[in-house]
Amino acid sequence: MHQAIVNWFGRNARDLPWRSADCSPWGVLVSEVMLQQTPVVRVLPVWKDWMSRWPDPGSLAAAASGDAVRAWGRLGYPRRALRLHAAAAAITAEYDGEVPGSYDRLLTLPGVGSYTAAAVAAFAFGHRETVVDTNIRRVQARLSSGQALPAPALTAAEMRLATELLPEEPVLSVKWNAAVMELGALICTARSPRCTECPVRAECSWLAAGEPEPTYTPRGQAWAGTDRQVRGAMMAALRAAESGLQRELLFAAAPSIVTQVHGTGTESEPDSDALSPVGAQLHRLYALKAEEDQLARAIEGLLRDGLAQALDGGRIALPL
DNA sequence: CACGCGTGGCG
DNA sequence: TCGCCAAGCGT
Repeated sequence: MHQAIVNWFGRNARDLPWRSADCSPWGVLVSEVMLQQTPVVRVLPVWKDWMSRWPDPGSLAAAASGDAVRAWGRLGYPRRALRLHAAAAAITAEYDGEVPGSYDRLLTLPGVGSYTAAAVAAFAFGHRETVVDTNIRRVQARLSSGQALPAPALTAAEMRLATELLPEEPVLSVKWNAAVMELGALICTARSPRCTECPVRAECSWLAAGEPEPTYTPRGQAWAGTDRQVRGAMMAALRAAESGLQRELLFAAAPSIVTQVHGTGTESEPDSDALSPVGAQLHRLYALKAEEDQLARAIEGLLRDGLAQALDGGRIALPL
């Protein structure tokens, strides 16, 4: 089974720049953070631009966090850009600008959890690590456990199984981790798996069991009418401002979003009390349009200081 | 530990 | 069309 999957990987692996032999540990770290919950095709152009602009942790640490957020573009979950910026600062201050190679030290960095720490230690430093991402979990669930999908949350049993399956030899273990991830991404996909092309279809417990249905239904993420929608609109306006914020852009985005959050289109002004916390804050900001000096300072403050809270706290903390 | 966090493409 | 899904993390 190991031989079949590793051989398949040798023939079918995508040619991704962060897999190149001359890619730095920093490049691997940046790719892993960008790939958290974001598809490869969307990461590729942003990663190239990011690495060209900030080729090492020190250069990113010297930049403004707002620039990191803008360069993040539309990858989503922009708090990751803030955490990567903070990680660059920590690497510069505590590790002399060199990305640490040990799992334990990587784990201390902002935005680096158990998966990313293991992935960077393995893929950038060649260490033998138990790497478990959503692809590996799904392959294990089908191949070994006969389940259509893994459990909603990562379990200790899954970690044990992954460690049991991991080859002893470090170089082979790195290939194995990458190969199983790639198999999950290209063949053993969540919705329409391409089992006829699978190199281990003969050993698959899920196929042998007759492709049973998932035993639970995943819960979707709310979007319309939520604070997330308001934050998304504000982030789009903030990104659009190249230097400082052109407040017209924020105002242009505000009324339609406030109306959406409040309800269907009416001529009257929305009642701010009926809005979500972020929606109410945005409405309050919109109402201050006349006082331009105060408004300009507020927006600059939002960009400079309040952005982290806006992204992390679930509410816009305007310094008004 | 269950939950909230952006965004866009696809079945 | 619309809900599901994508190399998770922090609280």
